[in-house]
Amino acid sequence: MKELLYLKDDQIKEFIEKLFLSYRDTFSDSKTVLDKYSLGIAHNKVLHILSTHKGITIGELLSKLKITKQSLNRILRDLIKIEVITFRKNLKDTRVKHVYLNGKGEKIFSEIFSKQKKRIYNALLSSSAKEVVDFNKVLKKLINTDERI
Amino acid sequence: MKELLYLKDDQIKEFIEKLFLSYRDTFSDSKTVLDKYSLGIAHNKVLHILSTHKGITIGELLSKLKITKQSLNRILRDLIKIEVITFRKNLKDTRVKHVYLNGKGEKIFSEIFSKQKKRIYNALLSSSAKEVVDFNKVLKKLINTDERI
DNA sequence: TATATTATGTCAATATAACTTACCAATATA
DNA sequence: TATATTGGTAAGTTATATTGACATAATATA
Repeated sequence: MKELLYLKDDQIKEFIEKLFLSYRDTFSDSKTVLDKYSLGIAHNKVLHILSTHKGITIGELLSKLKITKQSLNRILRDLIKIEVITFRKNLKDTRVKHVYLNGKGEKIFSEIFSKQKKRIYNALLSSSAKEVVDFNKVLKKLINTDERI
Repeated sequence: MKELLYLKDDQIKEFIEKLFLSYRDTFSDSKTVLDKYSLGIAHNKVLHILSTHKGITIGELLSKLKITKQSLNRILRDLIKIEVITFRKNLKDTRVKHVYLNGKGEKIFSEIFSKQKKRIYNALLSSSAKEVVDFNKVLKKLINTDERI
């Protein structure tokens, strides 16, 4: 904690710069695959969430993405059109819709994901287990408490 | 290295998710200040680079941002209009323009930066020096070699 | 049961940040 | 002098998001 006092503005600026670059580079990795299916980064994010949160509801999707339902709807319409997602009604509350990737959706997402995975692997491959744990720890603290994974 | 074999897809997905969230949260911190001056994230990024790279040329700015010069020009026009940047011609090659923040620009950027700084501080405050070093190490590896800071 | 609230969908208009294509001027260099 | 480089600009387009208004169906509550 006391070590922090040594942190100069320029070092913090570098952290911010690196956060931006790592985000930009990681998401640009999947661009070629996304183009193949005429999808964008917005679709990528939804596919990502659907793959980790099977059966997520529309409302949960919205609060995760922090976009309006109109924006989400555009994305979902595109995903319906290329037939990669399916819906199931909640049995108890039939207003609620659960969203799933179908087989084709899983396939396309794994194609996208394998590109991004390479970057993470390469970064972690040359790191020690301790370094990875520490990286994860600090990264988690950078995220708003309510959205921590 | 061998420890890596334990890295499951779901853990890698979480890394990607956290990268996105930390980027989004950090840049949303400055939104209130940006709004005050009718600026966006694109302007934020340019101000950021100008503050760390005083006298950067247009070409260098372009390759750092990886956007087209038409896009950059829109941003620079806005920054000229609110009078926060100045230009100086390169004495040896007068085609080349160097860009600087003026006093007002420095002031506005420090206003923006102080918001983002808080998040970084809070994350690092509860971390050990070792953890910060490890975080930085791994983060750097996630960035394309040619743009590493 | 009547009313309010919730979950979702959709239309229209707008904003922002980027893009492509194309062309131009000034300057530097081979 | 011919070509390359640095920078500027215009028109039109795309991707992603916004706000506001309105609709529908289902559920919760007074």
